[in-house]
Amino acid sequence: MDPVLNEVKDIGAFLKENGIKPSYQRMQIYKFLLENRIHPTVDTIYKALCDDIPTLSKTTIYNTLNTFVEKGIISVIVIEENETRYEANMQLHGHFKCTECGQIYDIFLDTDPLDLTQLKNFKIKEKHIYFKGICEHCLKKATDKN
Amino acid sequence: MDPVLNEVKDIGAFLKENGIKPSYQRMQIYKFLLENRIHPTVDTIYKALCDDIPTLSKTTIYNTLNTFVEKGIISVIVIEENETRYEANMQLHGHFKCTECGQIYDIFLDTDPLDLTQLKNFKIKEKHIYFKGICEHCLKKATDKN
DNA sequence: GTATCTGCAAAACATTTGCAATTCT
DNA sequence: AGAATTGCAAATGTTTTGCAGATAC
Repeated sequence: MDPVLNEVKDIGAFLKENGIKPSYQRMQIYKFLLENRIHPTVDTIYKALCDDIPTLSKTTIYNTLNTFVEKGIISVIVIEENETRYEANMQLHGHFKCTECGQIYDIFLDTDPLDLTQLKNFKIKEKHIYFKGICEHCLKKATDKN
Repeated sequence: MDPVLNEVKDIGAFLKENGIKPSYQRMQIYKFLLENRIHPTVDTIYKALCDDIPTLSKTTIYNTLNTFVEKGIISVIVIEENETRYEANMQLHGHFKCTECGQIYDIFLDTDPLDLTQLKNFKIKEKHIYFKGICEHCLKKATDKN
């Protein structure tokens, strides 16, 4: 069972608990992030919700996501310049972006693997770990061709 | 002694070795990255070199940096959206960005600290590790005020 | 009825592209 | 002369801002 989906049974109540008024747009955007762990961009979210909310504008998505980030219920992933992505998973984990297919995989980090005595007098608020390369699937496709 | 500065004695020769024709602009841009380990943006480089090269354009800086990245002599740091930074240090290391003063600190990572058995069938080409928070200096300033 | 939220249009900003002028050999 | 480099102007794409209308309590 998905730990995040398991935690959030009632999206409206969850948003309220975090000081966010649960409008229809906000609930649908958060629901999309919960149910689609694809680290979407604003454009991806927009295209996905357009059918359900024909009057939806990207401004609302930007506003909403910025609110969610401020309230600490989603996090921002910046891997490529000009391609900001978002996710509802707030547990420490890493990412792998395949440069062939563009997909972003989650990487589980059991315990915090980094020795950070260098930063003992620093206040760390966010940890970001990601890799780039070619995923298993794309590597297989490449060898199958030859 | 700085390991990177130590390695590159003759910038022109170094660029040639890496298949880059050493124009004056290119040498100055690479020299700036070598001598100023501040992970600058294009704008920072532009402002720094404008006095020396009054006709310099940002297009040339973008072209040059993209060439350097392709040839593998510099790397790109993307921490904030819409703020791409560059550095000449090609050794594996992490970064810490202070959200107060904006400075980016280098973090030494002795050996590769991450267990990546999950990615054993993936081809990893780049590893990125960075943190955000408040640096020692800004924390001290805050406590001094109170 | 007053606050907030939404969404259009325009602005802001970083980066890329087209192309002409310049430089180098 | 010929090929690569430079740099201006315009285009592109993402995100933000100003503001007016809609919605909610």
